Parts: sequence; structure tokens; C-alpha cells
Amino acid sequence: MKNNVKIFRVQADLTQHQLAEKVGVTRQTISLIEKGKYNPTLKLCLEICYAVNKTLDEIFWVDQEEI
Amino acid sequence: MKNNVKIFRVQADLTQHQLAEKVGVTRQTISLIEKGKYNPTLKLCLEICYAVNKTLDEIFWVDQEEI
DNA sequence: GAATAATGTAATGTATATGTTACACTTAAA
DNA sequence: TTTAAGTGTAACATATACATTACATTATTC
Repeated sequence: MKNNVKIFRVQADLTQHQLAEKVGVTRQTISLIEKGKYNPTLKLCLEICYAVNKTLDEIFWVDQEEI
Repeated sequence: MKNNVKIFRVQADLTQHQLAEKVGVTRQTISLIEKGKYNPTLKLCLEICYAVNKTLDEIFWVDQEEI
């Protein structure tokens, strides 16, 4: 599951730990999502969106062929 | 977890059963998502998007206050 | 060059998304 | 007025998202 979490997290000047706190998960969960090793739930995706002020499409959209 | 799955599924002229088949889950899962009783995974959200030709933001965005 | 911050990741446990089976209700077609 | 299609939902099983704890590596910073 490729995504742009890392790009926008850094752009928002947040560490993994800070983002994790803001969205209510652990640092490890953020790390694994950034690495594409987790298939996060919609609720967590939305929390990340709010935290870095981006939309679902901006952070999590991937075309059908490359899912 | 409110969403617009039902609206766009009907618009795409699909039954719950047909959408479920297209995205590779059971009818029950679609039903529960439409009813807002499940917090679906990103991968499933994307599959639903492809099936009804809509984006994540169109189907699944909800503002922070109403999550 | 030791101390600390930021990150990667492994092992194990828990909560929950999803599957399976099944039954009930509603509605449209026959 | 039955038959079948579409939908809601409950009980139980399984897979996996996420937590917890812990250790390692790589910059910084003192």
C-alpha cells in the first residue's frame, strides 16, 4: 500500500512520534504505514489527513493497476 | 463511519451482492459498511472506488467534527 | 565520542474487520 | 399469493490492524 504519508508528515514538520500522538496510535503503526506494510483503516487514514491538513485522495489514492 | 457507498452503488446500478463480488468481499460486509457499522480498510475503500468509478474523497470523506 | 532523537523492526498479545452460515423481512415478478 | 431477489442482522470462526515491549541503527548535538 504505497502512500504519501511520509511526504506530508515531513512537510508538516512532524516526527513519526508527533504524528502518532496527534492521531492516537503508536509510532510503530505510523512507521509501518509509511513503509507500505500496513493496510490502515479508513478512520486512521482520516485522522492522518486531519493531522497534516490533506485529503484522502492526496495522501492515499493509488490507481487500480498499482494497488 | 458515515459514507456515500449506497448512493454511488445504486447510481452504478449495482446490488450489494454485485458490488461485493466486484470488490471481493461478502454481501454482509458491504451491507455493514453502508450502514456505517464497519471501519473498512483502505484497500477495500479503494476497491469500492474503482467499482463505482468514484474517488476516496467523494465516497469516504467526512469532516473531522463528524467522525 | 558519549548522549539523545528519530527511525526500523521483531515477538507477542488484543481488538476488530471480514468470512461463513443461517434466518427473517420486504418487495417485485410470475 | 407464491417465488425469488434484495437487504438486515445474529452467532461463531479467522485473519490482520494495532498495541506493547524491546532492541538496533543512524544522525545530531553536547
